[in-house]
Amino acid sequence: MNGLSYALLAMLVRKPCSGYELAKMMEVFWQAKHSQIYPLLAKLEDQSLLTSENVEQTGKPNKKIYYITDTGRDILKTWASKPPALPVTRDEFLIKAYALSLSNLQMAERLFHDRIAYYQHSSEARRQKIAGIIEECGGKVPQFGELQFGRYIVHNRKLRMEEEEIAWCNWVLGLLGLPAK
Amino acid sequence: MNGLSYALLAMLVRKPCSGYELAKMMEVFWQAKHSQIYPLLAKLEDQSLLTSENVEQTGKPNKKIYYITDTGRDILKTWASKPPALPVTRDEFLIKAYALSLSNLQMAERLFHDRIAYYQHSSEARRQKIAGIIEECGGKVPQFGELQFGRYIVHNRKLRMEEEEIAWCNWVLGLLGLPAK
DNA sequence: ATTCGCATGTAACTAGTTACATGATTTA
DNA sequence: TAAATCATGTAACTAGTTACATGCGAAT
Repeated sequence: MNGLSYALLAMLVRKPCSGYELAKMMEVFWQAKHSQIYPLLAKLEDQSLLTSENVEQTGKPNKKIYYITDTGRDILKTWASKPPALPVTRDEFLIKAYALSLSNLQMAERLFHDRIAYYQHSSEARRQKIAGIIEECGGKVPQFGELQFGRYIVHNRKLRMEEEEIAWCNWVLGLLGLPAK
Repeated sequence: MNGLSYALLAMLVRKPCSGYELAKMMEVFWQAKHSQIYPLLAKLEDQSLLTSENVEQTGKPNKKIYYITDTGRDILKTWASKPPALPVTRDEFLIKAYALSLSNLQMAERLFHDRIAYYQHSSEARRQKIAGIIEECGGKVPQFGELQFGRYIVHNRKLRMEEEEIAWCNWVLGLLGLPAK
């Protein structure tokens, strides 16, 4: 049982999903490739923390829907009550920013402009995702205890961080004597 | 040559360091254990991207100071001009936040209070670090082109993110009907 | 024509963590 | 007297990435 195992369990509490769906939904707080997810799901099913159902589709490949079991929910609940490990971040952009003394203005400008463009796109998509969650909850913000609450607050956090990243990039552009984007 | 290799080169551009120092300084943008750093430094030295000098000390263990070579600087510069890979974050806290529907109010309160306390400590330390960088630069903010510039902006980013994390936690406490910290 | 989305899996590899190993000095 | 700081290294393991493998339907 590693971090990814618990991340999968946590997402399956909200709703049963295929491995493919899980891989996409994980992006908010834990990045994992399908090659890591599929074998792990099988292992969690072996341990009876999940069950699965094959769903046949027409025009699309068949899929396997995973369901969390009561044991899975118990294991997750116990783990969730313990203090979390420190977060890990690895961001090549920050190494490049740290090494900026080796660059010229053009390189620096491109580095920060690209970063801003990326986070402008992702924050825009995030705002729509959050609007979608509220819509799913009948136009009301999900409350503590509701299944969507965790997802709602985690996407809001990510949005704040994306917006703060853009603000910081613009602050740096200012230090470089360049206009904000 | 992986991300960590470039992170080490980037830090050695600013000043020659021991592996021990590097491990501590990396924390801002790339977390790595000494067991990964020491063998990598040796490998980078083999490839002539670094050189080293043994420094004998009294009262403390001896240390090995690494210096970046011109080749190392070239390799880093070339890499820095290419678009960075997407950032990776893995944060157990966010899994626990996502799974909050399984928790009671007391558990949620503890989770968020602990998170706030942690980031209040680390942001306070960060403010002092930034003040220290400015002091090192004769009381002036480092300018683009100066060796300290990258370090200055990266610590400022981290501080912004730490403050935003606290703000978000307090926003969540509000949703839970609890007072901010 | 080619790429994208849907969908699942395995094999080979690289990156990262935990534990082992040592040892003096300082601080709580 | 227990823990933290300084300091470097290796061995065994776990986690994560890249590449291989397949294949239809829709959009560009």
